[in-house]
Amino acid sequence: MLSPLVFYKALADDTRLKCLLLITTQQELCVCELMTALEQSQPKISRHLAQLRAANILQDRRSGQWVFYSLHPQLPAWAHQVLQQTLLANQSYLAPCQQQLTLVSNRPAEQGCC
Amino acid sequence: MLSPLVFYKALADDTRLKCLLLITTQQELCVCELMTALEQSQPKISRHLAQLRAANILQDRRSGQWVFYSLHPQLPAWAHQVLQQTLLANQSYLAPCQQQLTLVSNRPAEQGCC
DNA sequence: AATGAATATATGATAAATCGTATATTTCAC
DNA sequence: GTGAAATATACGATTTATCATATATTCATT
Repeated sequence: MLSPLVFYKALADDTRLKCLLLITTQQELCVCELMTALEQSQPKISRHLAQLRAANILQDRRSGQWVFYSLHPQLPAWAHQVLQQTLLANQSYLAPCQQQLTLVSNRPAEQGCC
Repeated sequence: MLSPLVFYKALADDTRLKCLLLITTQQELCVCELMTALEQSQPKISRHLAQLRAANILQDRRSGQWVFYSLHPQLPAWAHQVLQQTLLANQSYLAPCQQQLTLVSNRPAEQGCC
């Protein structure tokens, strides 16, 4: 069960909020894609993603050398809606990151859940 | 302009989150009502409300010896929806506070905005 | 104007979060 | 198996947030 306090603490950091919003738009992103999008160091991105995973907000899947992060399948609907609304209403907050975003080549196909 | 980061930092504290959600349900509440609802000290409540006011998330109006806090009239629609959704989907988080909540007698009527 | 109730703020102490750097782990290519 | 790329984690150091306590302010009552 995701408490609202834990959820909002997760959103209360620039790096984590941008990672989450980018992942919300892109379905899934790997660490190096988020590094270039946010222009932040690898340990910094990785540490924040680990926090989001520990809170069951993100899940990860390894694919070769890459680890792709996506919204956790059991993320409550209200939390998902909060992310969507934040995204739609704050385009300019995310725009610089989206411009910097470049997907890795050889991206492996996402596995369906069933 | 309320940035999403500032907004979520404001929600990332138990006292502030509960105050905000209670105010969302009750239209407006004064400091002493929030003190009894949350069972927290006066300076603690007051300090957190001051933060929320400084971020333009709450507005205050003095009425005699009381100061009533309500959602800021220019709070963006997306932020308002986030609060509403959080409220509806997390009843059990707020329930204990709502049970403790007792409104001050002699509550003066809220002034309409026009 | 003096008192008491409600609220706000200042101050120093404590706790929590974040960060950079260094290092470990995993996987792929050769 | 060696080396390089991608990712994770450990460790101190630094910054940021929170808190309790004390004090100031504001207003109503007398």
